[in-house]
Amino acid sequence: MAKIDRRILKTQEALKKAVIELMNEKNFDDITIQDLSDRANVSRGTIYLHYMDKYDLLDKLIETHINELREICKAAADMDFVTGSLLWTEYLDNNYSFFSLMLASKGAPFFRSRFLEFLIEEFKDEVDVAKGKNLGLNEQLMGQFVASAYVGVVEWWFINEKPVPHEVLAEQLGSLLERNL
Amino acid sequence: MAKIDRRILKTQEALKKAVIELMNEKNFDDITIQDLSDRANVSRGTIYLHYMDKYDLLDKLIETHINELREICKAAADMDFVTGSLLWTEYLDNNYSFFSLMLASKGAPFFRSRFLEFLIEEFKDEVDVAKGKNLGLNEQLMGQFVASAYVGVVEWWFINEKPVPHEVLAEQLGSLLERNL
DNA sequence: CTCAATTTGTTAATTAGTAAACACAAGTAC
DNA sequence: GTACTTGTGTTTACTAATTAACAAATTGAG
Repeated sequence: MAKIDRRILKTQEALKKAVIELMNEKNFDDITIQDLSDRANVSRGTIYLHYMDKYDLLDKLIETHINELREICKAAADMDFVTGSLLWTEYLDNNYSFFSLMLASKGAPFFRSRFLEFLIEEFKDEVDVAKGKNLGLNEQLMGQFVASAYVGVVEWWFINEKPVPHEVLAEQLGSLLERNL
Repeated sequence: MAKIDRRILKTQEALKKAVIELMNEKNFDDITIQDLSDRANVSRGTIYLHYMDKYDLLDKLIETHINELREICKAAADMDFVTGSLLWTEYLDNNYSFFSLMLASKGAPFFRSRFLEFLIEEFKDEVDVAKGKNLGLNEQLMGQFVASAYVGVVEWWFINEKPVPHEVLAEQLGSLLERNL
């Protein structure tokens, strides 16, 4: 991967941080480009070097995280579910401000469905309806079931502001997956 | 004041933050330019656009704070000592990591004397040996006395990690000044 | 509605930051 | 001793960010 100029990364980091902060303060529609420019301490014009508009910024922010999660899935491919889940929950924990914003409250609806869609895609390969315990089950239905459950638990975790440490979340999600896949 | 390019300010902020962080981790002499570059996330060459070397960086960091304090003195000129002190201790509090580093431990000796020198200069105008209670006292001696006392108390406050809130520090320093000037 | 103020999106000229390469100085290991 | 690493300070060509100006679209108050 051709390494990216550090100024680009700094600018984008600042903007991502800014949009999360501002979304915690007001409705996304009420955020102006000027707000973002001020908060991120970046020239207004600079924003247009990277994004079409604020919606594009939010989209790319979401896709960045989805892609990160995809990478984690790759890394976790040959681990058991519990160990793999630990990588996942670690990432969720490290990006608490983003996921909490997206799942626990305001930004919710769009991100939730994008997140679910991603999970269905990821679990597709894991679902094995040929396995004894899954004989006779519909493959797509299985995928939907597991992914929805996963999203639901993650949502619960954020809405309740981490009622258990992420390690516990990982361990329990891991064994629930184990049981169902 | 001609406003300064925001990139310059960002870079210098990052470097100042970096040098404080690193000085908390190791001896100043052991800090390399590369360390600073890594920590501040700034190209190594960029550092030389602003500073001669790391000593120059530290010097300028110190002078920046001294100048800020000088501005505060100007603003506080027509306030009573207690109210004026509040501005002071607020600034010290807001820049805890710097002043604590400089007064409570390692960086100490050089900064302490620079700080004292500054205080003597600032108090010079306040000392009034013509006043009744100060009749017969040596003007320079008075300055040295008050400034040393001030530094001492501030040092105590940082070494003991803010044993009282900055408002209390201000109030007590203020009335001690009142009593002596 | 209408006028004024914001906000937007784009542009051109300029400036600061960047990476990479360089010669050189100190250590440090062998 | 020499070879090897590590850090320094400088330069060059290049790229991203900046400011300021602009016209057009939105918004909002009277």
